[in-house]
Amino acid sequence: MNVNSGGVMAYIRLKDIAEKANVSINTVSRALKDQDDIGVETKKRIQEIADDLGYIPNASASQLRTKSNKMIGVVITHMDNAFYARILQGINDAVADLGYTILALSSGENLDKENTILKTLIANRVDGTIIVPSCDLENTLDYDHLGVPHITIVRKGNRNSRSYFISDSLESGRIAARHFYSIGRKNPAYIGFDLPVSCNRDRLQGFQQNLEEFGIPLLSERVMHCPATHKAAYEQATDLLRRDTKIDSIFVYNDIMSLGVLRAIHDLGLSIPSDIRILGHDDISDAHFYTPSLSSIRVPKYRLGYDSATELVGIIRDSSFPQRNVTYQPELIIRET
Amino acid sequence: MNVNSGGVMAYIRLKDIAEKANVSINTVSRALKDQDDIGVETKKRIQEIADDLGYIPNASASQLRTKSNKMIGVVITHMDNAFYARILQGINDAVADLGYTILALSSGENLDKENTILKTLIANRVDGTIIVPSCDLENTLDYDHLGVPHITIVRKGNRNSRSYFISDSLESGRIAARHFYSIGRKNPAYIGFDLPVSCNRDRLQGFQQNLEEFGIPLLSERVMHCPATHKAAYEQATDLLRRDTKIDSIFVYNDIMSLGVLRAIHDLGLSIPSDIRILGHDDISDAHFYTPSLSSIRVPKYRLGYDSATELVGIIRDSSFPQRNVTYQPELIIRET
DNA sequence: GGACCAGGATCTGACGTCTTA
DNA sequence: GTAAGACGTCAGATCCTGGTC
Repeated sequence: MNVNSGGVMAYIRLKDIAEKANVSINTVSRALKDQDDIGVETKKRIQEIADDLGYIPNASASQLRTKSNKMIGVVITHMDNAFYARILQGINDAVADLGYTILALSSGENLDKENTILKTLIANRVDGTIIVPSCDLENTLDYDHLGVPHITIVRKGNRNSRSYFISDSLESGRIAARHFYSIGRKNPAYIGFDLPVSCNRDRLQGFQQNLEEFGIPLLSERVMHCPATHKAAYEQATDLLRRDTKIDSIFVYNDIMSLGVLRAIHDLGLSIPSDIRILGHDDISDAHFYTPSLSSIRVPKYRLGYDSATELVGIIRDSSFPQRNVTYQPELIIRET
Repeated sequence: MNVNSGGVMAYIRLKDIAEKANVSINTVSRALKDQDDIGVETKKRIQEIADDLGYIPNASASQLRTKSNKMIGVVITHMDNAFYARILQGINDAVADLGYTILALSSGENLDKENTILKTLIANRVDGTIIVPSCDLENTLDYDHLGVPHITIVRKGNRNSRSYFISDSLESGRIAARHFYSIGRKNPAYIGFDLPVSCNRDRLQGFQQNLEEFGIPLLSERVMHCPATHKAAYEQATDLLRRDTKIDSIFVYNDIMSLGVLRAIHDLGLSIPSDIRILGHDDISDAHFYTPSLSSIRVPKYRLGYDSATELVGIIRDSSFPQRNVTYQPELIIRET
């Protein structure tokens, strides 16, 4: 930091260091990058001066020149959602080690907003993007023409994007069906997410198909959809269980909604697991501590984030890097519900 | 997007638009900003061409020239924490309306990492920062010399930063004491956060002092500290309650830890509220749905984020903007625990 | 008919860094 | 080790053109 003629704070520039060290700007630039075509002495002296002055390079200037700002754009649907928060953590940890910073924004599952966000990311000339396509079944955004490498996660994106890292939702549905069958439940229900996303469609489809193979029908009046909140799920479950007292098991779209469902069951005076069994999805860290502790289908959230980010950096660094699609297998975690 | 001579994708520049429109670069620049010293016809024509070409301005170039990139840096301790996630939402909503984007990073309550993050934010020449000082009681980072306006939130920062937006933690402690007193509990305990942060110190202090005024001692062996996780709190509570069966009420640092405490009590076969009562803090959205539903002390998270961000933008836009300190009053929410 | 004016567009240079010679 | 120039954008000054008084 500096105080210039106007009395206003100004950032230290290479030029300031150069003047103090009596060398050219260029020499300073190279010295601070620890390049080796420069005298050891000079280099050391310059680095000390830079430290003294508290020099912090201007990323904008650097990006303008080098076309890279070491930033990865991330678009997720919701920040305040344990599932995505955990994925984000994985992404962050992966890229931090590789010298990148993430610019993460949330779309709120809104296509217009997602589009705006993508423009913001491009305006900032991020080196690559990781995207959770909002409402993927109706999403027509064209990620391939963003001009930067991208990977979609959690959902493929409607155009079958070049590279995606997802969890197998069909399999999640099948796992749920197998689970309910194996514990002898014959009257299952499904409480899903009310937006056009493939994970909801696939989970329901896998659930339904596999149940049928076991000779268990999934009645259409036992399939409901609502927003992914505690409250909405609470209301939906209350309604469902009041209407239909035969239901003995519910597969719920995610753990956040499951918490609402658990509470609804409690308030209705039903008991878990004797009257009814609940299976959530995602296995967020809270699930283990709910009362009763929630059975769930685990998705490797952190790893999905970490791996996809590592892959993206690979693509950024070497455009001939082979594009991969990775599908993780979910895992059944049985607890008290 | 463009394909240049090398066959590589390149972003559209003002120059490309200028050539197509047969005007100077500058005219394009002004036209796209909808400035009024330009012919209406020309302006419209230029805007259409820009649209056609899918022009997205280069924020780095713009920042280099104007010294502003419309970004606000945000440093919080943890992304995957409902309390901070909600604050972040407030910040995001506030600045989005004002044309700013947030660059949010998490320190993990680690001073070195916080320092690194601040450097990253400065390197990106953000227009201002909102900071949750990690380990504020031992934090010696000097925010006043960052070179950009800043506001600290949740915690003041050890240097009594110029402007802060916090919740009154002393009052939280007092509220807890009053609450336990009013329901006739005489053997309270406190499970706190094991890092040197003022909110923990103040809550404990307010709690203890007020209890004493009511003639209720807070025994030192009933005050424990641990990491802010479900698991650590579960273990701590289990340990505490096994050791000391007289405890009839626990004030817990936050709701995340409270969930672990609730579960510990359940596993020990104790009942809530007859045997023991629990009071959490923050009132995260889950609390209402826990079983039993968690009594908590509400902090206006969203508003704290929204207001502080609005304030910061005010300061950025007008450096003579009066600097304020805002302290929100927490509110007792009594539920089943 | 010359001086003046305003609107509309252009020219020049600079921001801080880094590559090329 | 240096010097020169470029990256894309934008502020400020400059230069037109045609119209008025």
